Amino acid sequence: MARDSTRPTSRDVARAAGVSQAAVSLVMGDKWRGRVSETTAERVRRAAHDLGYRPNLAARNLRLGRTRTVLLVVPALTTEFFAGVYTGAARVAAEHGFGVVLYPSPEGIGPARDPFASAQAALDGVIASSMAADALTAIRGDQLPLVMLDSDPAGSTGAATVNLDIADGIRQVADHLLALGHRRFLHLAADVGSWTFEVRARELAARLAAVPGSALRTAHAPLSIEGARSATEAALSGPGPRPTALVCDDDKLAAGAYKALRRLGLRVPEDVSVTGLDDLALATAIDPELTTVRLDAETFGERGMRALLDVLDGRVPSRDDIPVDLVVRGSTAPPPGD
Amino acid sequence: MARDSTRPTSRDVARAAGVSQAAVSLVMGDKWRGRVSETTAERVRRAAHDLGYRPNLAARNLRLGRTRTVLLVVPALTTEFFAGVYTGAARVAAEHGFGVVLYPSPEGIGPARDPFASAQAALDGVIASSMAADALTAIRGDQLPLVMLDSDPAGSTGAATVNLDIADGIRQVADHLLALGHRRFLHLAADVGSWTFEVRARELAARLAAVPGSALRTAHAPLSIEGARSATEAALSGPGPRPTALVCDDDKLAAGAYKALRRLGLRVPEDVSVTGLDDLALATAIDPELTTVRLDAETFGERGMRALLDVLDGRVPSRDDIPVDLVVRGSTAPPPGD
DNA sequence: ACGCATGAGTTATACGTAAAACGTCGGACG
DNA sequence: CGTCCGACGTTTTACGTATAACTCATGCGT
Repeated sequence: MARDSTRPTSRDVARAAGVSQAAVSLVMGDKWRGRVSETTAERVRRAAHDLGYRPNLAARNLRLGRTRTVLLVVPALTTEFFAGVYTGAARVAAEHGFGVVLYPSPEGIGPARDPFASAQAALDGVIASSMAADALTAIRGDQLPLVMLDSDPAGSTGAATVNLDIADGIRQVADHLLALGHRRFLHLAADVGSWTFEVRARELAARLAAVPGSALRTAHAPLSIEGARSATEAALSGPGPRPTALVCDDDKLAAGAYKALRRLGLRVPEDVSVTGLDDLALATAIDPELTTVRLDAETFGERGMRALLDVLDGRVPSRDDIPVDLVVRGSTAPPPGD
Repeated sequence: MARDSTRPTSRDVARAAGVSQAAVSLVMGDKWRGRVSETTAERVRRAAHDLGYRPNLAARNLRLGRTRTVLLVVPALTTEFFAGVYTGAARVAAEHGFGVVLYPSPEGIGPARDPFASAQAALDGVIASSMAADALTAIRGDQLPLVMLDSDPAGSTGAATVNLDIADGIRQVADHLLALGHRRFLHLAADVGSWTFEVRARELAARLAAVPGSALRTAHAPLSIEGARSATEAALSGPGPRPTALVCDDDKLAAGAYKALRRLGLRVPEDVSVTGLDDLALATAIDPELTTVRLDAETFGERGMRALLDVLDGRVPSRDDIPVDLVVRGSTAPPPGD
């Protein structure tokens, strides 16, 4: 863990390649046609790669007086709408070599802070969700202080982790449904290769394995309402006794399940009980309101940040899972004929 | 529009205050107790304020080799969940003098880009939603190239604007409902002082004013499902003939209206037709699926970015409103007894 | 009268990069 | 034969800041 081994500079690369710093700058900046020979350029590129050289952005920005970065100010982060706005802007920006940074105007974040204070340069550390798996390899490239959100604590990474106690949430769901009398379960699982989702499946299976006479089937669906609808419809159209309880990996999947059940002429909760996980606004927008597990996102974010500050101070963050709560609403009831 | 008049540096402040650059740095950095007299410090502060001095972050970061900025990597921006994560993290970060920058892992934004490329330093320009009104004054402080999203084009600001053609969307909604035979309308208006929402009210009133025998009432609600529910319930419990069509300022308000109607024992669309605006996932999650106006958020973002690039190149962005489309689903039908 | 601490500043330097200005060396051209 | 030019680099400088090291009175105890 040589965390603070100072990063290589263009001068280090120059030394390694046996050229001047200026030559490195020319090669890295792709402005060397006619100024540096192909063989030398290749030597520089190899040295840069070997050393893991990455230009210091602060220095570059200072030198150029320009950042190719743009700020997008949005009312808040809660809307899917502005997520789309960001996506579109970022695509065009990328085409022009620009980056986009988000400034969600604060909502209870102390006094009105300078909107640019949060849009400053490079990074001291990283907080990463395990769901952003694609970005993680790149993050590993730099060895920045890292905190993982909802990642396997036993993972080989050694990074600090902060987790929601999803396993306990699933136990609470299972216990609630078992207490109502349910025995035949369908697990509507998100088709995403991420630790949080694996935990759901594992814990539900474990809990039901301890109950004689219980049955568990699983249907996989992409994380969208439409995907969940069709997966649920397919699963419930199959042969065999119909499950009486539908445990969904998150609220969005549950919304899709509602639509499938409606099409099949089944009522919630009279014919089938449904549970979600997240407790988004969506959970109370659908009818009947969804029994789900409330995840305290803000606490999650706070703990993640605190853990990162610990790492930055050389402390080892205290490992503790954030508790979650079952919220019982109108989508669960005793199974039919009970 | 002296846009490119180079920003003042600490040396300029020093000159104006008649001290050395180092003194300015000490005063601005709040590390002057016992190093600079109170009177001199005050003189420096006044000079800095008069010149509109703001420290160059690139230089500061380069000097300190540290940024007090942290990156939050999230799977995408679409979830309310991660919005909460951001809020929590940003609050703690602010308490510790840190900023938070978002890196939504790209979704179809070219090849897997360096996750840090989008998290670079200061700003060449700003794209701002008119809904983030609180942040705008601060933005005005720096005179960065600015593009406004959905703001009054006749605004006194003079900034470039890119707008969705919301007025036309409302016209389409009104025409659709009028064609179905509706004459008594209730406008469920968002209680937000922002141009986009003013347009909705104005345009609906204008369209209905041209139809003899039509009636329009208005109910105001905060932008939340619960707020919309109680506002709708209150409005429909009043005296007088009940409206047969409910025009909502956005989909979320429509979801709240659904709940109110359900409580009042009214069916959608048999008793009351409902329309939304946005076309979020929520619109198809509720039952019946919502007739609404689709806003193409990505195009919106793209146009905003393109306009900013125009401004940066010294060109005047072409003014054009982005068209929107009515999406007819199951929440609208002829009024009862028609 | 001398040393010494303290207040109030200033001077000088380094951070890492980009690029303008400057060599050098061989060959082509008049 | 002089010289001009292109290929291939190197030396140097500037970007704006933070801070360590230095200067220089002034007051004070002995």
